[in-house]
Amino acid sequence: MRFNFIPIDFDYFDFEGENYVQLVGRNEEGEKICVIDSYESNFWVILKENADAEGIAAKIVKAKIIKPSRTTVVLKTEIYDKKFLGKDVKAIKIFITNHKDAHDIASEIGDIDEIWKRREYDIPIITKYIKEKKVQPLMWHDVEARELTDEDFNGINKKINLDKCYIAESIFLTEKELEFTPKILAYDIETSEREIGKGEISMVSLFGDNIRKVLTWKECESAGNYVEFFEDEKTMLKEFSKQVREANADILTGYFSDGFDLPYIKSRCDKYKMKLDLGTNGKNPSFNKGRIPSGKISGTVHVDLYRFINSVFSQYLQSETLSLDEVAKELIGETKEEFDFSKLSNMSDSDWGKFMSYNLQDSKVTHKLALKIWTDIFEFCKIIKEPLFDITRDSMATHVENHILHNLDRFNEVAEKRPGYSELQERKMKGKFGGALVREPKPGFYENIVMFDFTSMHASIIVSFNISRATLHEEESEDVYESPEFDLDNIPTKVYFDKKQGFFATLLSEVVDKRKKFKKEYAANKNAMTKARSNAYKLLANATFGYQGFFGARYYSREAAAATLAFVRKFTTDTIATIEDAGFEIVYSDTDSIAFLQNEKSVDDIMKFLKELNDKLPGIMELDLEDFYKRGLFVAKRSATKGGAREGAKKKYALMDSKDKIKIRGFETVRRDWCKLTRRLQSEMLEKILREGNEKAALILAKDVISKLKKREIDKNDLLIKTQLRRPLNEYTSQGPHVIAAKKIGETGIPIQVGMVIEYYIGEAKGKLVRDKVMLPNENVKYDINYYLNSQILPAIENIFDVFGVDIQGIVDGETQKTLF
DNA sequence: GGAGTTCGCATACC
DNA sequence: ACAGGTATGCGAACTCC
Repeated sequence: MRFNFIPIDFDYFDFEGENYVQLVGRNEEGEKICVIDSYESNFWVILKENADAEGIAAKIVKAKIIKPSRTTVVLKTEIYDKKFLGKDVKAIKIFITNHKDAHDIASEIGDIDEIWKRREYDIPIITKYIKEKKVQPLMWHDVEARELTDEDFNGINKKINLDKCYIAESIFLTEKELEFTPKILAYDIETSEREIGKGEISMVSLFGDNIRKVLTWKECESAGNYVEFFEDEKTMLKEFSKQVREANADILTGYFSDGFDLPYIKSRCDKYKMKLDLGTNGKNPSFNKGRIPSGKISGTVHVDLYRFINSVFSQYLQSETLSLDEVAKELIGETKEEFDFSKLSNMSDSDWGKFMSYNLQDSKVTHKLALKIWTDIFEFCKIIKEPLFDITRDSMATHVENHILHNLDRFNEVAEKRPGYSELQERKMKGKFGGALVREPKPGFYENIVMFDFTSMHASIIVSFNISRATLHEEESEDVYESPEFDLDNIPTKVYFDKKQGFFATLLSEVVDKRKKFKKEYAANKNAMTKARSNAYKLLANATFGYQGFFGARYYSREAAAATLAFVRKFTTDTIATIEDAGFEIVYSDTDSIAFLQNEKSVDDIMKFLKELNDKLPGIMELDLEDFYKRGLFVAKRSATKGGAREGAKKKYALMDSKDKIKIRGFETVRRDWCKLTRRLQSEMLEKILREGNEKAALILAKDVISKLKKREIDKNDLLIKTQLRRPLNEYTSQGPHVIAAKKIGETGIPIQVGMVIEYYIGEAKGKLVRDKVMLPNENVKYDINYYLNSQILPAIENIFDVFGVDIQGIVDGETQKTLF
């Protein structure tokens, strides 16, 4: 029979030693179905020049791996003309019975002398399947298939908990435009202890299209009507599994659920020796290891929203932390409910009622958040062509790499391998290479600043000069682009790249083009889809430069990355020189942006000048107008002095644009590790200065805050300092205040985890060091006035007043004198 | 043991 | 291990006499 099908979940199984891919998705009627497809595992050997391909193939066919569970053999070989890193090669495609043994078979044939390289045995089977069969996640396909019988695959039909299972005869992308909206179910648990393995689960909430409920085994008179009660934790968890299965969702989502909710539930089920049966295969979820384990459920894609937001989406966000509360506030304008967790050890009936409501709200917020960023996840899936499960967990480097892998066939390319252990060590040993330039600003208050910037500078350079590992040459010739000279390990170096475009630059140029196209489309027709598409291509383009310098990359090239940066320096430096030659004074420049004074020149003059600059740029490089800024403030560095004079601070400025919008970079205002009092005062001061054009109003603000601080009128919440723990406590060599604060928190019984944001304030206490005065928010100790004055407020405002010749320290000292007398 | 310097660390910019 | 380099500035840790 023939039907339309959209694959959502990808998995595979072995039958009689061979691999089959199992797709779960929806048909056009909206039914969740399973389609099994065969896959012939294969990998490549690339031959040395003039090798006897037939002879080698004859040897390869004999390779065999015998294991207790299975025997893997070579089924057949095929000889092809292929490309490897852009060069023509003779290659043999080796088909084997089981992909799990691809690596072992590759090792076994490793001693055949005429084999140059073995490749693609290290690509996961699902990626290989998608790449070769062109079956794309979350795209509609036209499927020719027959229904599974109970005889097929030893009766797998009965083991799959779905009404309709098929075995595919053919699967092709369909031209038909069909809609797809996933069924999303969100869940969240509440527990008595935060640590997995300790404590119990008191309740679990579910929120979806037709479901909003809390399951619990705690008694509660004041609970809302959405609560269902069970006799114990075990029964509750059993019912949770049942309801998840019956909800028949495409996606089960939580927030940090890979790291908390799912493993916690699993650990409780283990304790009761009970299966956690959430999916279609009647088995426990699988947790593949990694830094954070990933919980995979068969037939329903488990999505931990936090992970996608952390690796991909966070760049769009302003939130200082990626807590559900903050992210939800920013993206959907909804917050979590408040709940006082210190009550957990002693809960009244109404506390339980509130806790249940809190629990439900978490799932509701998670569900809304999932709907909100679904478009972005969906677009990423379609562009990268990896399954939803992986798209929501992979790093940007992996996304860039997968995007390349899934497009290599267009170039007849055999994929490069992942670096092995020793190669990784070698790459890591290599030092850094020179980066971009940042120009030192002259501290001051400026009017009418023009800012130019290069659009996607690194990407446009890579495309314009065809920069990649495969197109790199050490020597000059007629057919190459020449890099500017740059230092590599203290050696002046020049490298060259083929003029004939390679696959890396071709793919990146397509990404850049699509970004431009969808940016325009978004401008003309603002909706979530056009925005998500434009953003996804932008992220992909921006991450591509970093990919070439990333030591874990298949297409790593330190020379390519270093050369890209040499071009970046050259074009920015040259452009600055041209702007200066035209008589403008440069105010500032960082990497790909240049700010200069407009002076008496008109907007038209500037735009004409910009066009002239653009006419001289090569390839797809482009200089853009960032904005005309009405006013701008640049300050001096606090510490270092150069020959007595104060140095201008880089990466620290405040601007007001043509629409009177304020843009603050680098100042304490935007740093989360400074207390609110300081940040608020500084941002209000900058705002006054930029809007009113002088420092007088700012001085009034500062004096007021200092006076309140001295009179102890400041709320303790405004004095809390937040610092993230970036490593386990025992790995710190330096015992800074936040480390001490974390240890104090640990003593209260709360488990300390990497990534936690530690909050503390500085109070009056004996001791010389700041860490001796670290207090937790709930401690009842007076705040240290001197600390907040001398180490928070003054450092943050001094350099601003310096620009206007106001000696704030002197004024503060003067006021102190006055109050003394 | 105090002053000056370096180092470790977190966070920001692009 | 899970994109790169450049930069500020705190507070602890170290060096020196």
